[in-house]
Order: sequence, then structure tokens, then C-alpha cells
Amino acid sequence: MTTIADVAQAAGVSASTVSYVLSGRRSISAATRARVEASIAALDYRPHAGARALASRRTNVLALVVPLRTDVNVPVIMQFVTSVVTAARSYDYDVLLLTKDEGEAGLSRVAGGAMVDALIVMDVESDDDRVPMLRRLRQPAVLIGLPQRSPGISCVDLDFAATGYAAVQHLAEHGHRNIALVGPAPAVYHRGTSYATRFLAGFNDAVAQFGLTAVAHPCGSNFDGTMECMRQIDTELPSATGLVVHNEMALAPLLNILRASGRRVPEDMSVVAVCPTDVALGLPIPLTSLDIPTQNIGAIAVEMAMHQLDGRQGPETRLLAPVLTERDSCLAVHA
Amino acid sequence: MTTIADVAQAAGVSASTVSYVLSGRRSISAATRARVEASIAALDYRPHAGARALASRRTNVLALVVPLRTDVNVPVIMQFVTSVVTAARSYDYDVLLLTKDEGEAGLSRVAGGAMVDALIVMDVESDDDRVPMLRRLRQPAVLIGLPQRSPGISCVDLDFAATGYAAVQHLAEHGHRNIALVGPAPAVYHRGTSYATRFLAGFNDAVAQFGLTAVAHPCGSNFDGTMECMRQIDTELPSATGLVVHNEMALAPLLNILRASGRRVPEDMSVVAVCPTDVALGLPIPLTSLDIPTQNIGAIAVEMAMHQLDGRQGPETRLLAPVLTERDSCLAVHA
DNA sequence: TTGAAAGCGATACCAA
DNA sequence: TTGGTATCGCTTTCAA
Repeated sequence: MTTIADVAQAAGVSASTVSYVLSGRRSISAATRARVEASIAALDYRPHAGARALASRRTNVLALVVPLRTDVNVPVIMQFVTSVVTAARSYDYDVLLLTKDEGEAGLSRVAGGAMVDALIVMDVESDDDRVPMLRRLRQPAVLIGLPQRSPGISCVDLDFAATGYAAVQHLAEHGHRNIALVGPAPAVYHRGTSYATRFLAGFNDAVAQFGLTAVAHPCGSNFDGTMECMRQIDTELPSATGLVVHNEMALAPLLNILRASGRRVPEDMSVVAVCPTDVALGLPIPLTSLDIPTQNIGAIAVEMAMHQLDGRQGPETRLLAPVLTERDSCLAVHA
Repeated sequence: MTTIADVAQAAGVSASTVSYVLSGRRSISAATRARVEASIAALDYRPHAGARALASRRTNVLALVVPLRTDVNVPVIMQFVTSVVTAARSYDYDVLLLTKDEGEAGLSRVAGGAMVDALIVMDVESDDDRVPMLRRLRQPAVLIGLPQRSPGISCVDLDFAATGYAAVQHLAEHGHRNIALVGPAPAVYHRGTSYATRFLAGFNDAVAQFGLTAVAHPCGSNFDGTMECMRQIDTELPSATGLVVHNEMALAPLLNILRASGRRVPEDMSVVAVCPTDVALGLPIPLTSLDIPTQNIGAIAVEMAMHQLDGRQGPETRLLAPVLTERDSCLAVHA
């Protein structure tokens, strides 16, 4: 294995000089730098990550904790993952992947063992067991999501309350008076994933504000679950002309079910979806949607972690404002 | 930070004894071990990963390289990822996640920097640029997939040739004489991803063997692509009574299109899918399928890496035999 | 602008 | 059964 000493010898300088060329932490004469860089290239030298971590107390690795759930849309998770990995690379960081089912043990293992400089945690629940432990770690953490109480820890997420409100507002402004919410899977509510309840709160606020009539139902994330959910909605509010769908997995089945029951979108039923853009565009009819900006959120999470690492910024919470894009699934109704 | 020296002092032993208690590489008296373990627990000691890697030349981390493509089914990729992470944890290994778009640079970065002990590479192409470089690394690599020439490197994959053969055979044995293959996306063929061509070869072999008439078409991985693919099939072989679908993303649109054109599955059209079990079960009608055993493949990849690390096994290629499960999408035709 | 050398926190060899 | 210590490869302080 090639070491820094080999490079130093080849370049006729000391090891520390090579180190400084690499880190840029002190000025080096152009001539010396050139020789060192030539030797590095010639020997194909790569600094030993472990040695570096030991001496510098930096690993240039961050941990990313992902859920394994199948009741949340897996492609959406994957979008977060790739955006985090891509953003991390732009800071010369690598990503260690943990699964949520390891729980607190996984976090303290990688943090306590100094395997990572920071942690990014997805799928945070309202009252998440992991939050108190994260707060105690030496490394900064960034949550994707918003627990009940998050003082001392950074959070980033879409502003789901505002998003729920905006969805209803859009339908109200198009004259809809009777609407329904097709929500996330029951399990998502049960385990207290906060985006579900925040969205619902915003939805209900707007319903009251605009004086609408509404029903809301969780929706199992598959064909049967969607069928059942629509059955209930049709029973309780048969006059509904607008649907807010906060469940990516339900979208495709839903469109089928509507068509099968003879209802056209948007002529007979308007649909506002909450999903990433590519999902809204990947269906038979382009959906009017409130974007879940996975790319942004992932990049911001990494950025927040980096800012905390270089001391530029303490813990903060950032909620992204919803953006609604009109496409082909909403129509105004006339009384 | 708590170090091994702190633990040693607390337990009244030397640092090396603590190290040996941890590694189990030499026998320790029960009394000493108990005291050491008590101190470890009391101090909540975690060995520093970097120091460990430096001294032992082992990181207990393996690299996993995933594609970012959206033309292959993202949930399937995620299944591989979670099975690899889960299997790795069972060997006390962590997983560093790389994306394929980093190419050879990413591989040599993490391998050259001794960040990982082994690499697992997904989405390997027939003539993959990364293979020669992987062969040169100090660390063992396991490919998920099968490049043209793989001597000296471990591979694991479903036996796609046998799978293609089995799909056709199943239809032939049910009396179908005219069949069509709905293949992966054109891009998958173009970049030479070998499973596509291996499957096609097996498909064609069986078609010849059983004296069938067949057409095969790539299929764009969305609604429009599937529509276009079916249009071509209907034009070229309108008498087809059986479909082999080697494209998870095409399955849902395909069933819709068939229904929209008035064809019932399985009465008017038999369908054999190649996909993970959960995909086959997640559609309106449970599909007869050849399983893509993502869990197995991921676990085997990790196992092969571990066996190479402890010198128990050199590079080898393992192709898993296809397993067909009959469900509700295939019917025998009578002449 | 550069070099020498003291750590960083483990492992594992050599002794006892 | 245990302890002492050289060593892993790098960073960074102190000196020049």
C-alpha cells in the first residue's frame, strides 16, 4: 500500500508537506505543490481513511437512516436517498446506510464508534424514541420530518399543514363544496408519523375556513385498500366532486376505480395529488399536484448537516412552502 | 471520548486485555472478562472505528453500488439494498452506499482509501468498464449480474436464460402456440445489461424448441411505452394468446390496456410475469410468475463477500434456478 | 515556506 | 492467563 511517506520521499519533501498539499491548510510554493501532485498521481496514492479519521477526528462520512416500510412509496424513499448521496458527494462526503429497524442501537453504534460525522434520519415519528438519543450524540443530526418536540435538533420537511390547506383551497376556489381526503395508510397514522396528522390538520382548517363539507379516510396502500377507501367515501359523501390524495400508492388504483365506476377525471371528479412531480406525470392523466420536493429536501438536509459541522449554523427547522402545479385533473364546478 | 485505555484502567487490566476481550482472539479468565465487560458497559465504551481500521486493516464496512435508473423498477432495487444491508448487519458489517454514476472513480476512491473491505456492485452490464478495475482492487468484489467475462470475480444472479426458457415452456405446456415477449425498456438493451439478452436467448431457445410462433419487443417503462409495445404486438401477432412480461413497470399498465381493449386475463390472454413475489401479488389479479428472489440474491452476495474475506472461498459464479409459481393469470388453451 | 515529531486509539506480536 | 509495546498512516503543533 502506498503511504504518505512514499509520496513524500518520491517528491523529496516531508510527509507533513504532502499532507498540507492535500488539505490546503497552509500555503505551499507552486514548485513544491507541483512535485507533490506529480508523485501522488504517479503512485496513485489514496490517503487511508481510517488513519485520517483517527488523526483528524473527521470521517467524511455521514449516516443516512431509511425506513424499510412498504406502506410508504418506495420510489419516494429512493429519491430521498439518491438526493442525499448526491448532495453528500458534492461536499466530498460518503454515505453509510442504516435501516430504521436497527433503532437507537444503530445510531449509537455508528455515532459512538466515530464512523460518521453527522446523521440524517428519515421517517421521523411525532414522538420518536430516537430523538432524545440523537440529541445526546457528539455528532449533529438532521431529521427529515418533524417530531413533536425538536429543540436542539435540525429538521427539514415540506410544510404539510400548509400543503393540506393549499389542496383544499385550490378545490374551494374552483367551486367544489363537497370533497374527500384519501389519506396515507392507517399504519402511518397509527405509528404517529407526523406528516399525516399535520396534513390532516391543514386540510381540516381549510375545510372550516371555506365552509366546505368533507370526509377524510386513511387508505391502504394497494388496490384493495384503495377500493375500500373509495367505497367508504362514496357511501358517506356521494356528492363529492373533489378528491385530495395524500398517498402516492393509491393514485394509480384510484384512477382505475374512478374509471371503472364511470366517473371521468376531471369532468366528474377533480383530483389534487400530493406527490413528487414524476409521480404526478407518470399516470394516464397528468395530475394537478402539490409537489413533494424530495431532491430539495435531501439536499437541504445535507447542507444543514455540513453547516453544523463547520460551526456556521446551529440547529434550525426549515419547513418548505408548498407549490401547487395545475395540470389536467382539476376542473371548476358550476352551481 | 472514552478510549480503550480508560476501560483498561477502570477494570484494572491492560489495554491489550480489553482488546482481547472484545475480539475473543485469546482466552480470558472468567473473572477478568466480567470486570472488563462491566467497565465497558459502565463507561459506554465504543471502539473507535478509524483506529480499529488502521490497526487491524479491517473496516467492517462494505460498499454497495446501486443504479439510479428509473427505467428499472425502483422498488426492486430497494429490495436488493435492504437485503444487502440486513445480511451485512448479520455479519456485523455496515454498508457504504455508492451510486453507479460515480463510475470507476467511486470504486477506486472507497477501495483505495481502505474505506471498505469488499464491494457489491449492482446493475452490471455485459461489457462493464468497472469490471477490469474491480479485478485489480485489493478488496474482493461481488457482482449482482453477469458480465460477458468475469474470471476472477464473483457473480450472483438469477439464471435469466433458464427463466426465459421456463416462461415459454409454461405457456407451451398450456397449449399456447402464439406468444409475445414484453421486454425491458429499450435503454436496458442498449446499454447491454446482460439479463435482458440472457432472458431473450432463453426465450428464443424455448420458442424454437417447442415450435411456437413468437414476437419480442422492448417496452418503455411507463404507460405510453406499454401502450406502444402492445400496439406493435397486436399488429405483428394478433393471434397471440400468451404474454411473457419481463418488465415490472409494464405490468400494471398492461393489465389496464388489456382490459380496455376488452381482453380478459386469463380467459383471453395468459400472462407470465418475471418479477418479485410482492409485485406479482400487488396487482388486481394475482399473476403467475417467475420469481426474482431479491432477498436471496442480496443475502448470497453478502455471504460470498464474507467467504472471500475469510479466505474460505475464491471467486465463483452462482446462477439461481428459476421458480415458477402458478397463480391466476394463466389458462390452458384448447385447439 | 518547510520539516520534525507527537499524538490519534486501536491491534497483535513478543515476553513473562 | 496477562502485560508491554511497536505499529498502523495520517494530521497538526511547534520550530526553524
